[in-house]
Amino acid sequence: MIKLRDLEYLTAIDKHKHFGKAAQSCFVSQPTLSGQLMKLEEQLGLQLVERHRRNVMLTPAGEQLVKEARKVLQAAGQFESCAKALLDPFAGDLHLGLIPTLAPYLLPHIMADLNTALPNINFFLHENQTKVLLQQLDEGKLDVLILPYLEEMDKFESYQLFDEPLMLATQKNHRLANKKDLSLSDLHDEKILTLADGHCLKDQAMGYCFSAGAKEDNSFQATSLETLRHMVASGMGITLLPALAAQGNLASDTIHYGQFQAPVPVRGISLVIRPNYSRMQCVRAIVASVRKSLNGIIT
Amino acid sequence: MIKLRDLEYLTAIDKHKHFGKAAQSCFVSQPTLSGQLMKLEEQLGLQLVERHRRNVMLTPAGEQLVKEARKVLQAAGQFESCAKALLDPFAGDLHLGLIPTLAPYLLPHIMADLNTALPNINFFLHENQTKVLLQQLDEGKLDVLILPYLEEMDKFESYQLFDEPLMLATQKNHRLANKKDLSLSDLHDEKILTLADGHCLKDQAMGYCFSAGAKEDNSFQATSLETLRHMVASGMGITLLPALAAQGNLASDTIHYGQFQAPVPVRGISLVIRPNYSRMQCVRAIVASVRKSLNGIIT
DNA sequence: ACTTAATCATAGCTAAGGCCTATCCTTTAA
DNA sequence: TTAAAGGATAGGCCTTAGCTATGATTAAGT
Repeated sequence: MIKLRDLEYLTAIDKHKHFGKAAQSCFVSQPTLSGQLMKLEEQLGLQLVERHRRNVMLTPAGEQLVKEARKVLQAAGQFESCAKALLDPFAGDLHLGLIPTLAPYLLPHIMADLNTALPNINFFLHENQTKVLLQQLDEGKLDVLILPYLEEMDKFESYQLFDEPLMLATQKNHRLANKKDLSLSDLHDEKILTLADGHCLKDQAMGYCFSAGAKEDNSFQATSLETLRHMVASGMGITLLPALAAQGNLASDTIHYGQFQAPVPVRGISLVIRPNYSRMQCVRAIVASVRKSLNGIIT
Repeated sequence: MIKLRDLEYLTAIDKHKHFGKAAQSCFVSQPTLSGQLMKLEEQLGLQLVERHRRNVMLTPAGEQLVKEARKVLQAAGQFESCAKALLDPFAGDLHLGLIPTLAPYLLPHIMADLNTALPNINFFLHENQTKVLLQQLDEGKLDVLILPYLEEMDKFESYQLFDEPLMLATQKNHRLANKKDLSLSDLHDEKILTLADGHCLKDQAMGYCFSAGAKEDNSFQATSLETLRHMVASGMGITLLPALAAQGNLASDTIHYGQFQAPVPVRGISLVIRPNYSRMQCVRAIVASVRKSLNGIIT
């Protein structure tokens, strides 16, 4: 295998037409350059340089190969400058995965700050269900996930971002709408509207509800929180909504969002990455930025 | 300085996504590849690979640098294949310098054989006076000269090709035209037409003539042998012509070419190269070819 | 839950070779 | 004839790419 250093020596000889000066320009001794060049010639099986006392000149083969050598060295230079450009850990593309019950309500709160904190990062947003996101994270298609933490994610590395309370969404005139000291036990025997299978919110929320004695309304399942919200608004039932999803609609005149007393049902939102993920500095900056953005929004 | 081997390791990892297999494809042990890749990462200051048991993947930086690495390796490959193509010592361009009093008369005899013997050599022919040719040979603009050997060429390397006799060119009715046992001494007191200054033939031929007591016709000097020949044909004088120049016109009905008795005046035509010239095999082939071509033409 | 297999990292060693200094040899200039 | 210039040669140092053997961690199978 040819060595880049040898190509530098060759081009230096071409430039200076003098072994001593060429060696100097490469910061090596004259015998070193002389010897390496001879080795190169031997290796290639052709003479590259004609040696005379007064006059060092390249053979035709040498001339031709110098041109090739310069191309190689230029490519190598590009490699190195490319590496240098990549050195900034706070630059480049970053693919962020979120679940559908979180993305539209969280992103408005965090993206502005993220773009300020990491101006050279291009964020690509991916919305998918947990299972798909984890798969894609594992495959490297995604870099960072933000989603409710689950046990099955312990093979990844995760950073707790915030606990999102679940709120009770009812029509304003529902009996639970104005109840003081609302607690999960109040859901006993209530029928709860839920999202379609696959949404982790369903599993989590219904987990709380079931343990409180509530029942799932099996008549149909919504495919998005907005559908769910409209179903509540039109009096088809009640449901649990994550606080961020509720927040933007607090002023709704048909839906009431009830806050539970302690123990407040929450979903713990975490940032999840692969262990050994290469851009930890970036990750730490994201964690800090998101926590700061939500400070005051989520108590 | 980056090393090409490391770039190979990097691309191998990209290809196989597996250290062991990548190492195998590079014909090294797994620890070797592993270690070198880590060194490369350290050197660049950035992580190129995410290591997992199941799943080795490149970081975004790694992806980008693999592309650059491939470019470098491709250029290096071109360098090597270019070198391989140049390996054939009997291929490439060759710049051949000849003097004007030799080129038009010699080339028809040798070029066909040269092209047969060295079919992959492209001959470029340069016609100039000795001094210019030597200068250009020294500068590397020319590779090989064919010309009358002179003392001043001893700093170069030369190969005697043949001795070209000088013949006496006269009108057919000149008193020397039919003289038997023609010798140089017969030129005593004759006026000899000569070429312009700078042509080595003038110096050589006149050297013979002067020592024989002949005189130079200073009234004018020809710039080519053909001019000289026409001057002889029209009765303006006599001259010495090299045998090859005479040969093609032996049948001329106005000019008689007289052959001298021993000691025959000759000019010794040699092939001249720079010492250490890189394509000696080619040179030897040329020498052999030319000698063979002239065998029988020049006794 | 324990074991086995897979896979990458680590440790320690060897050998090659890149680089150095010192010197030699040849050519050119004074 | 000597001195200077310029490339080649000689011998030694020291880095490092490569090896084998082993460790550590994870995944999967019993």
